Formats: sequence, C-alpha cells, structure tokens
Amino acid sequence: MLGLNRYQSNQTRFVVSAERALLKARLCRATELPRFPAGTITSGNFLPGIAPVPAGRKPVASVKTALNPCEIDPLFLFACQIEWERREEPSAAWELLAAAQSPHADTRAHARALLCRSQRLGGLSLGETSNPSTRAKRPAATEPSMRSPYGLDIVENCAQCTLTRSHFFCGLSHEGLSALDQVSHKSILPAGAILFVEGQDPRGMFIVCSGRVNLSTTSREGKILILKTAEAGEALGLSASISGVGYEATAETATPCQLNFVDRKHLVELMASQNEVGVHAAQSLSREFQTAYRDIHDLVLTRTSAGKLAKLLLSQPTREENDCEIHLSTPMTHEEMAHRIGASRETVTRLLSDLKKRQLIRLDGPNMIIRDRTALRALAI
Amino acid sequence: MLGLNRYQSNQTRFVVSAERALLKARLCRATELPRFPAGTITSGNFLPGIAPVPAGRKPVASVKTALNPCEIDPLFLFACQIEWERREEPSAAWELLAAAQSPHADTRAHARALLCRSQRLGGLSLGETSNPSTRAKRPAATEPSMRSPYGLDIVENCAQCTLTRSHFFCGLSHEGLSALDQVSHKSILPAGAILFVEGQDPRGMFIVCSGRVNLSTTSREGKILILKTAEAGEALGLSASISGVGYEATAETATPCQLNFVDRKHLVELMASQNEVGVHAAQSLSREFQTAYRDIHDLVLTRTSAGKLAKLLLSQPTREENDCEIHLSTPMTHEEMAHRIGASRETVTRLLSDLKKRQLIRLDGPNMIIRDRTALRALAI
DNA sequence: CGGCAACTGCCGAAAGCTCGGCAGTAATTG
DNA sequence: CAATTACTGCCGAGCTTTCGGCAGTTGCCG
Repeated sequence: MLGLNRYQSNQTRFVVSAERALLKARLCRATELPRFPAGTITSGNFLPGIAPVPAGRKPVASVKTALNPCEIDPLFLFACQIEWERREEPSAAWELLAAAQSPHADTRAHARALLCRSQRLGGLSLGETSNPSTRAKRPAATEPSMRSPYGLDIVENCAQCTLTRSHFFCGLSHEGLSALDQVSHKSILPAGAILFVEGQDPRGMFIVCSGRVNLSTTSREGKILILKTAEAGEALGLSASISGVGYEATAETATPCQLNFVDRKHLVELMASQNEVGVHAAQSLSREFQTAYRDIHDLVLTRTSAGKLAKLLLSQPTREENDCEIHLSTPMTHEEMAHRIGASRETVTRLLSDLKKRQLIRLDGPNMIIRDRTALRALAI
Repeated sequence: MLGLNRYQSNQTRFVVSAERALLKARLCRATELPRFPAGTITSGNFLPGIAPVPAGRKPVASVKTALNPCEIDPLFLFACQIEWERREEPSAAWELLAAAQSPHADTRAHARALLCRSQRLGGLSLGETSNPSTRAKRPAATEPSMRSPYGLDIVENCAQCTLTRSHFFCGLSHEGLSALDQVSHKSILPAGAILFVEGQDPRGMFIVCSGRVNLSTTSREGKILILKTAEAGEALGLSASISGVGYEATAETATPCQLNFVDRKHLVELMASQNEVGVHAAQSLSREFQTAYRDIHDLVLTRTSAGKLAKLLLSQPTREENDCEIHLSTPMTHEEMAHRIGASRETVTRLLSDLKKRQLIRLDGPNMIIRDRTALRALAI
C-alpha cells in the first residue's frame, strides 16, 4: 500500500513515477501479453486460450502469475492506465482488466478505480475474461442444481423459459418473449466474470436468468462499495442502455450465471415497437430506483456502522428457520460485508464479535445464524 | 430535544408517555382543528381557509401558533401519530402535517420521521397545505420572471407549452402531449408546500413545469437528507406511481412552482396506450437512477466531509463567471448544505471557514463565490 | 503432508465527526 | 426603534471509525 492511496493533489509527481514504473514493469515482463481484438461481443462461447475455470479452482497458469503471486504495484497499474489513455495500447487495458480480478484486494481495488476513470473503454468487451475471483474460493458459491456446465439449467429459448415470473423484466407476453428471443444472446459465465465496468460506454443490457451478480462501484482511492446483488429476473445495465451515458456500476458474477444479453440498439428498437417492453423496462427501473433510494437512506442516514450492519444482516436472504434461529443462506466474508455497508473490515469484525458476545448471532462454521432477530432489528433503528 | 432522539429499543416507555402527552396537548389546545375531507386531489385552486401565503411572509395566525411560537413537544407529535394510526383521527394527522412544515428544525424533522412511519397516509392529499418553509425567508427564493401569482408564467395547455425540451418527461409528440393534457391537472404552489411524503401510497406523479422541488428523506431519528432538487421538466414520484410501493422520498417545493399532476391510474393507462410515454418514462427513470447511483457513490465513498462539501459546491448551479470567479446562483444555509451531504451543520460551518481561510471560496453577502475551482476539485478527490 | 493464501481477531494511535451549548449578527416584523 | 428569529462562528468533550500492523486458524493445492 505504498502511495496511490494517499495522494491528494500532487498528481504530477505520480505521472513521473508512473513512467518509471512502466519502464520497470516492461523490463520485468518477459512474456508478451496475448492480444485480443477489441469489440468482440459477449455470446455463449468463450474466447480460445482462456478456458473458463470452474468455481473453486485456480487456473493452472494465469497471465499475471509470471510477475508476482498476487499483488501488483499500483504504480504499474497507474502507468497502464496512462498508456491506455494515451496510446490505446490494448495490452495495458488487458493488464488492468486482469488486475481488476486479482485475488489481492488492494490490487483489485486500484485497478477498478483506474478503470472507472478511463474514458476509452467503449469498444472493449469484458464478459469473457474468467479468472476465478476471491469469492470463488468459498464453498457455497455454486447453485443447488448440478447438471450442465456450471450446474445451471440451460435455457435455449425465452419463450419456453420456465424461470420467468410476472415481475421479472422478461415476464412478457408470448410475442414479447419471442421478439426478445430473436435479439438476445444467451451466455453462461463462471463466477468472477466482469460483465461491464462503471463508466464504460453501454453496449447493452443483461438479463439474469439464474445465478447472482454483484453490482459495485469504486472510489478513486480504491474503496469498493457493493451496491446490490442482482438475482434471477433482474436487468443489469438497463438504465445505462436506455440513457446511454455509461454504466452506472461494475457488474461481476458472484456465482456461475446464465445471462441474456440484449444489444442496446435492439433494446431501443424493442421498446419502440413492443409497447409492453417499454412498460416492463419502466417497472424494472422503478423497482431498482426505489431500492437505490432506500439504500441511500440506509447508508447515509444510519448513524453508526452497527446499525448498517444489523440492517444488512436482516436484509440478507435466509435459508431456513427452525426454533427461532435464522440461517443466512450465503456466507460472506467480513470484508464483503464491509464493502456492502461502506465501512472497513476492522469495524465489521469488531461489531460482529460484539454481536457474538451479546448472543445476537452465532457462527456455525462459515455460516452465520441470527439468534435474536428482534434485538437486531432494534439495533438497526 | 428531550427524548425521541435517543430512544433505542424501549418503545413501551414511550407509548405510556405519549398518552400523557396527548392528554396534555388536548387540554392546552382550546380551538378545534379544522377538518378536511380525506382524498381531495391536487388541482389548481387551494382549499378555502388556508390561503396560500406568498413566499417571504409569515401567515398572520397559523394553526399552531396557539401553542408555541415554533417548537412542538416531540412527545405530542408521537402521540399524534399513535392517535392517527389507531383511531384515524384526522386532526392528529393534520397536526403532524403542520409540524412537518414548522420553522423549527427539530420539530420539522420529528414530524417527518413520524409521517414516514405512518401506514395510513394513503388517502390524504398534502399538496395544499401551505405554511412558508424556513427557506422561504431567504431573499432569493423567487424565480426571475414576475408576472402571475408567484411570478410564474402560467401554462394552461401542455400542447402549447413553451417550456418543454426534448429530454423532458413531457417532451412528447403532439398527440402524446394532448393525451397528457387531458388527464393532468395544473397547479401552482407556493414555496414550502409538501407534495407527498415518503412512504405514502402513491396517488400519482408530478411534472415540474417551473420552479424547484426538493426531494428529501428522513431517518427515524429525525436526521434529514436532501437527495436532490428537481428542476423544470423532471418527473416527481414517477417510480412510485409506476411500481405502486410508496413514494420513495418527501417532495417539498423550494420555490413557487408550477406543477402538473397526473393521477396514477391515468399514468398507467397512458403508458399502455401511448408507446412513447412508456419510453419517456423509462428514459426519465434511467436518468434519475443514474444520478441516484452517482449520489450513493459520492455520499458513501467519499471519505471525509470536506470532499463531499467540495463536490456539492462544484455541482451547484452557477450564475456567472467573471475573472475566474464562479458565483453560485442559489445561496444555501449551512444547515441545508449539511442536509445535502449527510453531515452536521457544525461540520459544514467549520469546513467552510477553513475554505475561506485557505482562500478557496469567498462570501459576498449571502452569496458564495468560488475563487479556486481547481483546488476545490482536488479536494473533492 | 507441508506450504500458501485467505480469513479472522485484536491492539494502540490518531483522525474525524458530532453533541451541546453559547454568543454575535443580520434581517424582518410589530 | 425594539423584539424576535434565524443564521453563523466557535469551543471542548466524547464517540466512532480507520490505519497499520501482527498473529492465529482454516482450507486448498501441490
């Protein structure tokens, strides 16, 4: 954590050091990076060369293990961004993208912060890069049913999809579904794939057919805030695709996911031709908007982090309830919780141990169990 | 500030005291409150009995000046809410609504917090209550042109409206405009009118034709956060009207405003029949959604309040720029700034005096002038 | 089975913010 | 002109959170 987290207003110093770092990095990187054509579009299959890795495994030889096991010098990343901005050097951008999925938290954060600031991301497609993320190491990151590539039921035709409910974005009539089917591309992605990055020019929207996708945003200092976790039936990047002003957040799959990609152009046409698509888009956006406002309310107006943490725990999906105890279905690390409530890991750890001491929660291995829901709710003010 | 701000989990104590407070309040209130029929709909004219007061004046004899000049016992308000919840006593609700516009900050905050928690607000219409708010005292709270009731150009027909731009919600085709015109009600409101309260069942949406409307939300402790200021052409309560789950914020006019009310039922019909209405609604929602996400980003991820304040100052509408100095067009009190960035007035005061000391800003009477924009931007990280 | 990486738990120091109050000032009102 | 009301400025105490680091534990992988 040397630098980049602390610079206030003297960026000039950094540009100079960045050139040095770039030189250094070029020297120590013997292998040439593989280059990918910019502008490829997400579809079902993956790029050759980077095979999708099942969740829970590490790739045998990742691109960047040639350098260091995990951490990447933030100066090098900064240099990459400059290189990319100035000379449109694709390898620099790919370096950033790879670092954005690094297992090392600081490296990930720095890379994402730099990516957000980058203006040139328009044509790059990010869907296929597939390093397993940190979360993939957790055992519970797979979906219950286990049949096809990642244990997902494959849906080939929206019109025969059994996953839709009426409140889904794709809860359309039969004609609407077949029209949607014609312009959409299904794809299955492993956990840890980045669908789009904050600030990137919108290419289109994704409908989550199954799995979970985290939406996050990053400050320039590298602090991450996980805004929400999209579940099946939700539309990702819908607002950006409609308004066309850059994705509002970074989307990364948290589990293996089946997604349905709709190009922006086709979405606009669809909305113009099929009336119900526009209505459904407005309804989806309304719901997202309301949850966003509730999030603002909770995140900003709750005075202490204890309240935010209690709110987070109470809003978490629960699995079963026997004898008044509530089991949370998805275990989170302390760091992830911290990212969700906008606090530091330290604070979360302390608060959780405090809660444990006060018998409000209990740990059963990696799973958390709420013992006293009312007390927790009282804490959440 | 006795109680209600401090209670953690022992609400029972409060219910008891509230009964006492209610009794006390009933005794000291000699006059009977005027009763209004529930369910009246906002339109151009005001209710008889409560004449709209021009901005900058105080009403001669307000309803609650019989009690105290400004502050109302929070216990009394709490009792009012209970009364309203349990017995649907309309006077109790009106008491809360009046207190929500009280000049006293704590009283206002408490009343609004209670209103948010109230479940029964479905049928009440709030548009016509018209105490001048705190802000109305400021001299600059009027719009430039000065012709009709509050110096606003009156628009009688949407189809001939000269205010629309293409990116407005009402930037529709001629047919769309005339369809909109048939189902909408124009109204002119003074500054300080409450259009709707957070959590209230949505009655419909408002289109801002001219003027400015503040959207705010309140925590249970009474802390206020001003989420945004809607300008001409924006739609208020659109998402709530579409999804039907309760207004996401409280809307209060900051200046005299001309508004266009569209009932929820009509809005839904309009969206179903006129394709472009759905598209425009989706576009409006997209924009609002994006700004909401940017707000989350700024409010949560900016580490210090200084950064948030700098961001706020930079995002403020500016009036003129001569010799590198930027004049802010609308003066804000420190408290209002604090409400916008989710901090306390104390912090804002200290930060502003610090900025003044460092020559980044300058005060010219009530107006603020930015002297060093780049330094401010550096501060905003 | 050993190594490694990630996660958890903890500590002191320091920063930043809020609380509560008080006084001065400007503007409006009667 | 006097009173009132809101706004501003300031102080110290106290609380919460973060920073930076270190050690122990767990689980995965070679």
